[in-house]
Amino acid sequence: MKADIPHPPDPQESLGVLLGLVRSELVRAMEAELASKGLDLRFTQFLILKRLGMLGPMTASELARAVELDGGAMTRQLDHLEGKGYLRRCPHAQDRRALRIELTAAGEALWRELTGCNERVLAAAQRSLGETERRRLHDYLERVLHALRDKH
Amino acid sequence: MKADIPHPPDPQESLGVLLGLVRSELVRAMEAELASKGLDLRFTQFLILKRLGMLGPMTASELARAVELDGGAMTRQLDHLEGKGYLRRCPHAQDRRALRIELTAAGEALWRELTGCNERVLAAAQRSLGETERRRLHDYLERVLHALRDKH
DNA sequence: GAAGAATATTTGTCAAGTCAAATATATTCT
DNA sequence: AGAATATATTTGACTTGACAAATATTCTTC
Repeated sequence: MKADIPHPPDPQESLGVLLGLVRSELVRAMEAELASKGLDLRFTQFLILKRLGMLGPMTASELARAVELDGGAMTRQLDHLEGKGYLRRCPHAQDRRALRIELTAAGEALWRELTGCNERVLAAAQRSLGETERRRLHDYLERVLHALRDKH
Repeated sequence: MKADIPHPPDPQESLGVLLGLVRSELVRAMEAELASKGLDLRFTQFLILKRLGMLGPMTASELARAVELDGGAMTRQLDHLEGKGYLRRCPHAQDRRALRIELTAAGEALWRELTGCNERVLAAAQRSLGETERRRLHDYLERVLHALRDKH
């Protein structure tokens, strides 16, 4: 993510920089939380397992779109996670091009652990925001996202 | 950033994912804006030039901290930008270890162009937010950032 | 003022992501 | 049906950033 350096002052950062800072701190915090539980998982891998845990088996491309990851990168992450025994590539019943990615028992168990980590980190991150403020933050971010996607 | 794929539905994304999505769209939008002006600059390079333009000459490490970039990565970005003639590495008057990075005339000119791009993209991104909401968004993000940094 | 600790820069190595090409299969159109 | 087009997955080449080691210089402390 970045080198471990003292925090710079941040007097009125632009939105782009600020978003980057918040995200990288969040990723760092999440990876630290995972490491403290003895889990060797990167943030991307956590996201993949989370998706599968929450939404059930799906195609590799669906997964890739869901976590905003390139198809090639997804293939390699699946190799990795399959190698660790957390998921399985099964043939897809309707589409012989596609794969059905599903969690193994170990993957399900891991996912249950991950849920806790995730909640703790998010709670810590938002601890200075009230309920209304959290909803607003979410709302604003979604509106910015839509504004960027639906150009003009 | 990511492959060019149709936008997935995003029903109640978690904060981590949402931040990533917004940031990557913003970066993509900014790079597209730069490209449309015929400029071949990545987002990181834009950030570096912006810092130098706004704050004046500074050390390579100050610059690295300011844009949250690793020192090694900064060296290579400086190589690149110096090669393109946008900046110069000068000896530092007080500290012989350090460099004084300053924009060339071409760099200054480029910076003036960049300012416009930056403002257009940020305005587009926030166009659905009112003045109060923009301030709130900024405020919330900074509070989240501080919460993550000052653990407990 | 000299030893030790800290900082600035550069370089090598590695991990992860993007892009483009290759292959296999589905879908659409005529 | 057959052709053209689109999608799913994999792989290789390339880029970028993180981390660690090396070197030069400055700061601290005894």
